[in-house]
Amino acid sequence: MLASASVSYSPCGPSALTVQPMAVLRPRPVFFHASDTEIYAQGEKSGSLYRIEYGAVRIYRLLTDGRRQVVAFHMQGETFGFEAYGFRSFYAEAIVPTGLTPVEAEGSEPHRSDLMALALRSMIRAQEHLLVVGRQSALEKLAVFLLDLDHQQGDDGIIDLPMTRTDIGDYLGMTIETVSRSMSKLREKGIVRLKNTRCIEILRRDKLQAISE
Amino acid sequence: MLASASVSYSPCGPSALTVQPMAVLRPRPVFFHASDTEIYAQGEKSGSLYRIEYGAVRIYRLLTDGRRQVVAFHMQGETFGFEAYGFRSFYAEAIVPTGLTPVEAEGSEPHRSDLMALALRSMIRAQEHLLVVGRQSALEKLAVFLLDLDHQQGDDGIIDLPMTRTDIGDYLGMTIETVSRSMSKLREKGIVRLKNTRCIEILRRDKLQAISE
DNA sequence: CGGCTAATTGATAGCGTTCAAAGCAAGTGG
DNA sequence: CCACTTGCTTTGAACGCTATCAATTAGCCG
Repeated sequence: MLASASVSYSPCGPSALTVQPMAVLRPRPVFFHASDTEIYAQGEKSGSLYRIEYGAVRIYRLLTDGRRQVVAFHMQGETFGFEAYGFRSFYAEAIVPTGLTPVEAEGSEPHRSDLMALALRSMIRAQEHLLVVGRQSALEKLAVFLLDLDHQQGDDGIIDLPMTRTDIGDYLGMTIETVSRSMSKLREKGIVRLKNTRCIEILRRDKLQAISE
Repeated sequence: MLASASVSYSPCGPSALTVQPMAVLRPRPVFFHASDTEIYAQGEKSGSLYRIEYGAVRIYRLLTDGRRQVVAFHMQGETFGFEAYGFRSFYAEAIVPTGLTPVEAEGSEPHRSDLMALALRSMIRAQEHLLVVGRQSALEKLAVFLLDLDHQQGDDGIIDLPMTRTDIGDYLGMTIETVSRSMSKLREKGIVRLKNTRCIEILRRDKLQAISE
């Protein structure tokens, strides 16, 4: 499916709809994915990389009993879809209505070295995520998560959460209830304010950073 | 420091010393690192990659309060040291007496694409590790760890553990006591046998795999 | 407004951590 | 050769954080 113009849900903005100019400016076709639809599945033959024009994507893996680990969230402007063995090692799904443009893995020498840099940053990010998931408490994890997300969105202290609490829990290695309780704790301490469940304002960045270590 | 021939400690073998031919066959110098010595430190300017001729290496990161997350163990034949931002994001230390040869990041086109493949596999490995650390119980974690290590060492059911229990705990996101208790549980169930603390024999691979999911 | 899903809150239980002590293996020096 | 030291590992007991189960509440869309 192709979209010549696009729309994104932003629970933080004054309006619910924002037109994204990227789609019309790019020469490449933009493929549209509705919320909670699969972009690729674990085990599939590897395809191309994707650049996110608008929207958000979750990358995850499942255990046989249904336990899920979200290994990454990708937002507007990011490129994802690296694979190592000729097949997809993870699932990718759109979290909200999302527009994607395929990126060829082949190309000129500078293009390839860009890809190498991207792959390396993905690796470092995964390894840093390990530290959070493996060695931090629930409150610390959530603090790190909120600061990361705020940073991705321009460090303005207004965080738009496109993902559910379940997604956050599966990303941080904790249950939805613990995510919720930790969020309430940050609210009760006056560190954040919830404009609504999907939009959070950081009131005391210093305290949030102190908690995150 | 250079070594023209090398020796490795193998608590599993009949002899305590095994000569590794790699060092003398390779044209490149082999740099020697004693146990628990630093290969590079977090924050350092990025240097070359290293190939392990013999020995073992841990890659880790620290929190300010001393909590540590080991993100990877690397064994003989593996290449490590990928970095993304011009500086080292992690610490690397020799776990046992270790011989390393530097690998140039530059080179011919096929060489570079080999490096890309290596980097991508490291990324997948880190992301798979997330699933273990984030979503599995202590016993499951240890089962996965032992099966992984056995696979790295030839799937013969005899596992040589060059690292301490502290290393294992920091790798799996649990305390040394829980590692020890989980190991005892596997022993009591007749799934593994401890020839000594650093050498483990898998008696019931089927049960170990069932536990690991 | 009703019906649905997501999120919050509460009560309880269990797993893993923490603190503490004892066991074990290897190395040192008398 | 054996007592002693040292560092690592194992085991024990108690606590606490997070998961689990359950009940509301909030938010969204018709």
